[in-house]
Amino acid sequence: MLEGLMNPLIAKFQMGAMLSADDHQSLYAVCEIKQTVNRSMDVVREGDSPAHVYIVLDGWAARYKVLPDGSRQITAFLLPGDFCNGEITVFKKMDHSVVALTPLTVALASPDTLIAMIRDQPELAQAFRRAALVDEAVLRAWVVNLGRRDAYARVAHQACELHARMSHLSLLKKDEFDLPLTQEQLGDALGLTAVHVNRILKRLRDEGLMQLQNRTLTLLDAKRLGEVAGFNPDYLHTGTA
Amino acid sequence: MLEGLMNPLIAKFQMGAMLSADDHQSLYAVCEIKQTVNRSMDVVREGDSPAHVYIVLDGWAARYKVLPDGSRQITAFLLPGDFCNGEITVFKKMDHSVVALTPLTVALASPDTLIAMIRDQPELAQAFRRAALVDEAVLRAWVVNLGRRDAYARVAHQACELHARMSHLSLLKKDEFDLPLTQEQLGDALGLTAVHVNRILKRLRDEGLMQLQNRTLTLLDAKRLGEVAGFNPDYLHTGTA
DNA sequence: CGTACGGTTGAATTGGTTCAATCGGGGTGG
DNA sequence: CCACCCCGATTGAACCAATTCAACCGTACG
Repeated sequence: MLEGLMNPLIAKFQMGAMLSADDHQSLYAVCEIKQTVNRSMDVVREGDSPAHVYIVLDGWAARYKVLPDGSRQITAFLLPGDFCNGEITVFKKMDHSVVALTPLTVALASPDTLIAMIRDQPELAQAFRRAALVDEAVLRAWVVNLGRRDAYARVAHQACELHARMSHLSLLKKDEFDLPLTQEQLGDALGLTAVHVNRILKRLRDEGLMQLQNRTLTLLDAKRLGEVAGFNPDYLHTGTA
Repeated sequence: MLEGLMNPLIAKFQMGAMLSADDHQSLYAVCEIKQTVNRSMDVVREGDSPAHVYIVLDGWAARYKVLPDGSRQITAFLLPGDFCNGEITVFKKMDHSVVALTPLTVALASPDTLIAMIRDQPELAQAFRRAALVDEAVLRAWVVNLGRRDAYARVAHQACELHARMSHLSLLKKDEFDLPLTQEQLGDALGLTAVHVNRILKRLRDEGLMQLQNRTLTLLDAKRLGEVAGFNPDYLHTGTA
């Protein structure tokens, strides 16, 4: 059953890379243990020095930081194939936390093994590098979203981004996908209050652009939604360029 | 004269890494040409496929994106030692632009040479990886700054971050450093208008926390400034951890 | 000497927050 | 089986932080 769950990982890392059979073998082999994490439990916490690298196989997780006043900012949504804490192969301590937003299945990998893989398998190293650069590009897009878009365009942009990512993972059915986030969590990612997220969702629904119901997000008019969001998917490097 | 300017590059990449004489040699050798860029000229532009990797040797640059409505968001300040466009070793096209904020000196490196270096010199690859992970951590800090701090704490936090980075590059004199940014540019980085940045700077000055005059930023009370900013420098990984 | 750019300040406006009340569904214990 | 409760969604009203628009200043520069 682990094999089935590993598909997102393989899919992610062969993206745009010519991985050999050896590389594939390594990706399987590096995931020594499978583990489940309950919803709303932390996978790793800021200040921790985790002994393993956790890789999402199934479910949603989020990176976040809490401020002295207790407010919280989510800095990334983690989907199947994403590393929760790849940086501990370089740094000892986590500078942020990762929480399970749904019941989560993760693979555990040894940092030392990963380091050796990166050192000895150039194609794989390049694939990891590619993934890290996409993560960075997504962060830049979030900075732009938070810094320069109003709440309306901001929510729309997040919807477009998640739609594109889910599509890339083949987790879409038509223009719908499972979005297991409360309005509060959405607000924590978008720098808005849950109340305001609610009002914006209502507006987007009333205008026939998108709809979030029963944890399902439907893009009713993907074209117009992308326009109001100013969405340009190039930064996800989902194509060939 | 190139040798003198290369110091920031060497300094940056031996940070926390055990680089051999060979690695040092490579860092020098990879920078084939030195070039200058006038203030407010773009080093690379969104959509470009630059033939070289540009590395800042002297001066300030910024990554930025422009939105359809013409507004601009800066996503990073680049200081000596920083790569302007390292990602083109993996992706063909830039997903954002880089502009010179001061007269700028850059080194040009060949992407192919860099790729070979990363492949063949594990210690150097690790050093690059470290630098990329710090960049990512800084981006997360910016997301938190934009998403969850009011203008006052936000300006203070940016000041603390730049102070720490300049300190790490040994570009401080006492608690002062050269900050060659207009209030407009600061606003573009902080998701604020130039007018509001001005008001906040006045408040911080009146309260004796910091002072920006003649392109010089002075931390008048670094301790209190860090407190109002909620600044925790761990994410810069400037220490040993 | 004039012009352009960056900084400074005031007044009106507005997008988003805060506070508060209500509603609905799913799970639990009696 | 039903009553209760809790969590998340929804809506209204008052409030506030930041923007917008506008005027004015100083100074570097052609």
